[in-house]
Amino acid sequence: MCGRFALSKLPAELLEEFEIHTGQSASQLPLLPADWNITPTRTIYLVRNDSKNQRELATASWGMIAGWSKDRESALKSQSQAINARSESIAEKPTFRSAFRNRRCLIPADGYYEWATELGPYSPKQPFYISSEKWESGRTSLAFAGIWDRWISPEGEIVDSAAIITRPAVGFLATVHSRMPTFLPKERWDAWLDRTNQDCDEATAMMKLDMPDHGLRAIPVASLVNSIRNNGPELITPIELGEPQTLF
DNA sequence: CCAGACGTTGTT
DNA sequence: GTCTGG
DNA sequence: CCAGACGTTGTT
DNA sequence: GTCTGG
Repeated sequence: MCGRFALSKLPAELLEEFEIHTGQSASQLPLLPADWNITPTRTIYLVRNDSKNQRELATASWGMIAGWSKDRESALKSQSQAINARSESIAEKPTFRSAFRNRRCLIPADGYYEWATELGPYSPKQPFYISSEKWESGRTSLAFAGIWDRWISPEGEIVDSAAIITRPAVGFLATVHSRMPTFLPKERWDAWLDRTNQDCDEATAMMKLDMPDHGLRAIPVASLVNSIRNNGPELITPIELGEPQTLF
């Protein structure tokens, strides 16, 4: 799945990489600090289409706040339980289905973290950092498939929130963890973001890739990332992994 | 009809 | 808001 | 996702 | 053990 990730890019870089050529000015966008330990409920960048169906860069809080939340407390409570949406059931779940039809987005990331569980050959809680194998050559971001929603607080505050779509892990990623984020390659972005396309079946088809783990690599990293108090580029420094640890 | 849930992951 | 369970 | 809390009363 | 906060 995906419960922690990294993003160090500036708005101007994201506008270029995500091909947002609709006149949005980077200087007018919120500047989020580089963050190698982004946690649920924090503010993240989204790529989505605006009401005129023009691609834009926006920000939102990570974790879906259901539109019917009555107060801030219940909104926050539900949000931290909806940081991911299963691709297998997203079209039916009450919390997600309308966003899946009408408010799809991309969530940019340098990379994300996965903690190896007992399913894999590693000790529990061994973190891995997964990113594009082209990061060093071109600072290539990952594009998570996501959905977003808008909640109006009782005080009238507009709060946008978003969830990352997950799927069963495949290939080498399955050796680390049983779930993985759903990625979308560049050639699918247009159709995915198109707000005139409100067909669940088509959206579901867009998430199906021949090689969902294509172009990715996973590296073991120190457990520094485990604590949300730690941050910085050192969190993604590769470490040597000894023999897989077993319980005696 | 009203009340209560509405989510994921991992672990058991 | 909308569906499910009682 | 992991880490850290997990409680009340009264007083400031 | 389970929930909350970040």
